[in-house]
Amino acid sequence: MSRKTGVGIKEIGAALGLSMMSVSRALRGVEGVSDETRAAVVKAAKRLGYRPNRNARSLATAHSTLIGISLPTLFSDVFPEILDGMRATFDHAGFDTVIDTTDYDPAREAAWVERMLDWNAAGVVLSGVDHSDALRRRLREVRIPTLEIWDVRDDPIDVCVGVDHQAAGMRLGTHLVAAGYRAPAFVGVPEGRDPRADKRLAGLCAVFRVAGAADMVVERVDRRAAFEAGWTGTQRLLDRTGARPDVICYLNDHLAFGGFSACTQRGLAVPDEIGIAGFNGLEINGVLGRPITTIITPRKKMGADGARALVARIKGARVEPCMALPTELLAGGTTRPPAPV
Amino acid sequence: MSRKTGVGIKEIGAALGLSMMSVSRALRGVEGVSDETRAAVVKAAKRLGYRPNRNARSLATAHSTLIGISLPTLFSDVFPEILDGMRATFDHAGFDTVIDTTDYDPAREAAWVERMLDWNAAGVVLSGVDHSDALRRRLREVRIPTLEIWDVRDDPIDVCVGVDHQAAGMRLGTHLVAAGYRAPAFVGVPEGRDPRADKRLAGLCAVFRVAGAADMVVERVDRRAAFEAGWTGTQRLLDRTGARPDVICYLNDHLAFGGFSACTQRGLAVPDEIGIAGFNGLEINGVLGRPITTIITPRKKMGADGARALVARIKGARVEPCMALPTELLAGGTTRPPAPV
DNA sequence: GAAAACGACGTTAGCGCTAACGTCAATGAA
DNA sequence: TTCATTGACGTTAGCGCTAACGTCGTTTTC
Repeated sequence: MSRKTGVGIKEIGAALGLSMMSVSRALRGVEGVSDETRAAVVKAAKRLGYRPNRNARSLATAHSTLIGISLPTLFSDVFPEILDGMRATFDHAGFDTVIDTTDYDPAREAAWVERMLDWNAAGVVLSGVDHSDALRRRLREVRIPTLEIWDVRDDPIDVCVGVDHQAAGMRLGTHLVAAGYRAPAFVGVPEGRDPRADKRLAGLCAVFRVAGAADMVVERVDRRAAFEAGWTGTQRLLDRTGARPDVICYLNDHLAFGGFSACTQRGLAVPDEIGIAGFNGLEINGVLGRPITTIITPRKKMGADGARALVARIKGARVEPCMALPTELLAGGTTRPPAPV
Repeated sequence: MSRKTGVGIKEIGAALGLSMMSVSRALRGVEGVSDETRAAVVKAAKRLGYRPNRNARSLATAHSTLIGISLPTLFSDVFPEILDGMRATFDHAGFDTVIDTTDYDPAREAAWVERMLDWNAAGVVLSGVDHSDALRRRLREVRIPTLEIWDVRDDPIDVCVGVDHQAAGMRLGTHLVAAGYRAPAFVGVPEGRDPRADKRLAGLCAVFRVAGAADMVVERVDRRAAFEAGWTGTQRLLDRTGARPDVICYLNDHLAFGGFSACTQRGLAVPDEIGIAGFNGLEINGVLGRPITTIITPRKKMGADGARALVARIKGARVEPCMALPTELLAGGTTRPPAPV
């Protein structure tokens, strides 16, 4: 049985009286063929409708042009924006991206990494920097270029580009303390699910603690839908007995908007009776009459810088292992202004 | 030079005194090996840390487990929700998904399809049903299982699963006409960018025309950010001279919320002075005190049904070529209730 | 009890491409 | 003139896996 499928470099060679190698060289743009031959090959390839077999190439060279990207979720625009930032660089360098969403499941991420290795992936992108020792060891062992994005640490697997979430949390906390808030609350997802959120919360707690504020009241909601999680968490929080918080911080701006909505629906005035703070500086904030106080993170730039770093690593270059990008505080209308000094 | 990289089926065979074929058969779960041998092979494979080389397998079999998915964008949650619906089915069937975002560029989509063919993809998923004749012909010619998702037509390339956007537009229009609106407007993106939106608009126009309403006033905003596009488009619309529309329909709920926000900020009462209608039934709608009137689309189910159909096609089964899913009207608080009959 | 069928393996020949190393004429240096 | 060098190819030997077809004992069939 002939398993042949179509026109390959052999057919091009036959049409031109050339060997496969000359055709291969011509098409790959490597040295070893004259300009005329190369032009003839390219022309014949187009005429015959030649399409390279990427599996064959990957098998022969032991590496592919696939880049695996593992993201927890595609909701909330954060990761799509990071992807958006990476796109141009990966496209330009000729890589294809294979995206997997892990839903914050480390086991799924590890399994997916193995699959990408099976494909001889050129590199992988992981979200965050909190991976199991086993996974970190494995990736280093096989020496595959690895980008950890969105969070930073001093000893990344290979390179990391992101923001310092604890510092961001502290920054927001400092602003809120300056505005006089002393009874903070936080609405997020179950602990451990989103390590970045946990770090931000830790940063907030630290600052409020130093300021002698009441203990942070934490409400965790296990729900995918962000707006609704914020709304539900806030309702639960405000239904609790005991002193009402004077400011609620949220996992991100979408939850914060849900919380804002819940407060308004309960007749609580924002920011006079209660403050609201989010995170990320998501797009919705641009159309709100009263923008949510938040920390703006540079997602697009992060993607772009990260992709550049990864491509550099794939090409064998050495790059700065840890790039922490600056964030920006947006003092919105959902919290009181800081007291004048 | 030895190009060997690690342990392959040959090594497993050597360790067990078996031929490569027996190992191959055992690992693939095909007939031709005894149960004991299979168990021994599986055990040895695990012990030796065997990882299959997917490129080699794809080369030998002339088809891979990659499924290419082309989406216009990952923002606005619509496509992430569709992906979410497809995930379980593709995972379960052992496929890896390669996502490309085309940013509504047909040329990019076509180029990406060729790349997927170069990878011997098992199938492809395209967004919408409006593709060039060349692309439609090409996909049919190579006989690759193809799913067109989110929109429907009678003669899909292979199979399609989606909603009838024109009918959805008519359904919304009918509701608005019944509520007494006669001066409609629409805020969306430039014509041709999003064919589905154009179809919905056509449906709306048709219904309003029959009702003898004023001509639809259309404002198009060329902006990625959805909330902001709605806000900006609404401001521009309301800045126009001439009669103010009595209802504004939007490309989706995010734009609608931006528009709602703009109206409120201008002191226009919704729905008393102006009506607002969106599309899709996005999550934000669940936390609004006044839900936006919208058409709810079954994105998750669409993804699930679509993935099942595609997997069936890959396995060679015949399936219903066109599956139109039902939509649901949400009569929200941003439009007047329909007049009693 | 001989022929046919079957189960459990092995052998051969690629899939389409590329790394490494030949070959051979033309060129330039000594 | 002679020999090393260069450019432009060609040949060989895989990459790791699988389809197709052998082989060879052990049943099953009538």
